Parts: sequence; structure tokens; C-alpha cells
Amino acid sequence: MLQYQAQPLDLAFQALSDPGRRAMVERLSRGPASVSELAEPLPMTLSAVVQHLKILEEAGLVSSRKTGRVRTCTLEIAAMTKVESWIAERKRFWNQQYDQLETYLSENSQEESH
Amino acid sequence: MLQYQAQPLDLAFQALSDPGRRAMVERLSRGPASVSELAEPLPMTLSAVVQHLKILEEAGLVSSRKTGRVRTCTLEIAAMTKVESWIAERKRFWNQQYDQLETYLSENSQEESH
DNA sequence: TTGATACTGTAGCATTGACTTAAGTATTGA
DNA sequence: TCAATACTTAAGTCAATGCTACAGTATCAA
Repeated sequence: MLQYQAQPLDLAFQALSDPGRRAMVERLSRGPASVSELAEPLPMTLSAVVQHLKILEEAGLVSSRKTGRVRTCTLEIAAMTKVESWIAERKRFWNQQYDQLETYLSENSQEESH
Repeated sequence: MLQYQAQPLDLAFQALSDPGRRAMVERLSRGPASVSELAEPLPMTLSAVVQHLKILEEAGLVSSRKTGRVRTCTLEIAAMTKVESWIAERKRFWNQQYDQLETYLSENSQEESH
């Protein structure tokens, strides 16, 4: 780890790096679900799912609320957007320097061609 | 791990989950760089950077080519887009069900209000 | 040809991560 | 009240990660 104090983005990327947790996010993108509902399609114990859930919640990607004995989980779209934006930013930078190269090439094409 | 045969998306999310590797991606989004240039701002040995680089390459996020004794690394925007798209998809699903709820609420507001 | 540069590759090691099992605690429904 | 349900928490295990150190190899420059 580069920084000892984990940044929000760190936690989010970290959380999404596990296929099981991404499966949970996929499920939650279709609507809220209970812990058992999240666990149902996954090849692991309820206990493991609860642990994954905690990681998703700490990353801000999921929030949950307990009513009676059922905990209902919801996807937090804002955290998803933050991750999306980080990537979009990198792409923007990359396209910028690519455009600059194209500009350079078109401006110097006559002089540079033999 | 949920699946033994790692899917491309797995590798990409996995690769981006490390702050050091994300720093390398940030650097490469501003243009190609040599291994030493990538290593320069990072608080780790060249050896560690090479190992991170391998992970980024296996995830398809970075490509590199050696000329003489210098390896030049480039960001692969297509892989970045795949990650971005996965998140965009989840957001789309989430918005869909949210819209459906709103539609339901507005359609039933007269009957449901006391 | 010789020393510096720019990696490359491997071994080892401490930590973290992804589980399971097992033993709880509230809630609910009969 | 009492069993089933829906989690919750704590160990403990074992593999994967993120390093470092160290020993190369292949250029390049003088």
C-alpha cells in the first residue's frame, strides 16, 4: 500500500476487485436485497457474504438498514460514479495528449515527409 | 476468488485496486513513459514497479515495447473503457429500477394518498 | 573493453484476503 | 413458549499479495 490512510477511491477499487463482491453489486443494481438474497446465488456461506458486505459498505458502495431481523442492502450510486469518474479522467488526459500529437503531426506533415 | 479462470474484467479491477498501480496509470494517462520514469515518484524499488507493470499488462491496461535497453509503456485506453462501461451498466440498471419506482409512485399517488 | 544504465528474474518474507466452522443474538410465527 | 429464521461475531486456515534483496543480462557511451 502506498498510503497508510486509505482514500475513499482506494476502498472502492479494492472492494470492486473481488468477483463475488461485483456479483453482489450487480444484484443490487437491479434493486435492494436482503443479505440472504445476496448470498443465495453465491457459492459461499452467509458468513462470507456478510464479510464482503462489510467491505462494500466501508467503501461506501452499499448501504444497509436492518428492519426486524432482515437487513436490506442498497447500492450507493454516488460511490459508483466516483470510480467511473476516475477512469473517465484518465481517459480524458490520454485523449488530450493524443490530440496534441495529432495536431503536431498535421502541423509538421509537409516539412517532415521526405 | 469466485472463478478459477480469471475474466478480463477481473484482472482489470484487480490491477486497479492497488494505489501504486493506479499512480502508474495516472502517470501513463499523461503519455508514454519508461519503467524508470514510472518508478521515479514511487516509494518502492524498480523491481517492485516491474512486478506491478506485469500485472497491469496482464490486465490489458498497459502495453510496452522495448527499444534498446529502455522499455516504453503506454496506457491501453480500450481496457480502461471496459472497466468504465461495467460501472456505467450497473448505474443504468439502478436508474432503470429507480425510474420504475417513480413511475409507480406517480401512477398510484391519487389512490394511495389518504 | 569497460563501466554505467536500464531493466529482468527469483527467492524469501511479512501481511492481507477470502474463506470456513462454530457459537452466538435478536425476531418472528405457531 | 419454543423452534425456525436471519443474521452476527470470532477464531482459525491457507493461499495470494506486495514488497525487498540480490544476482543477473543486455545495451550504450567513452
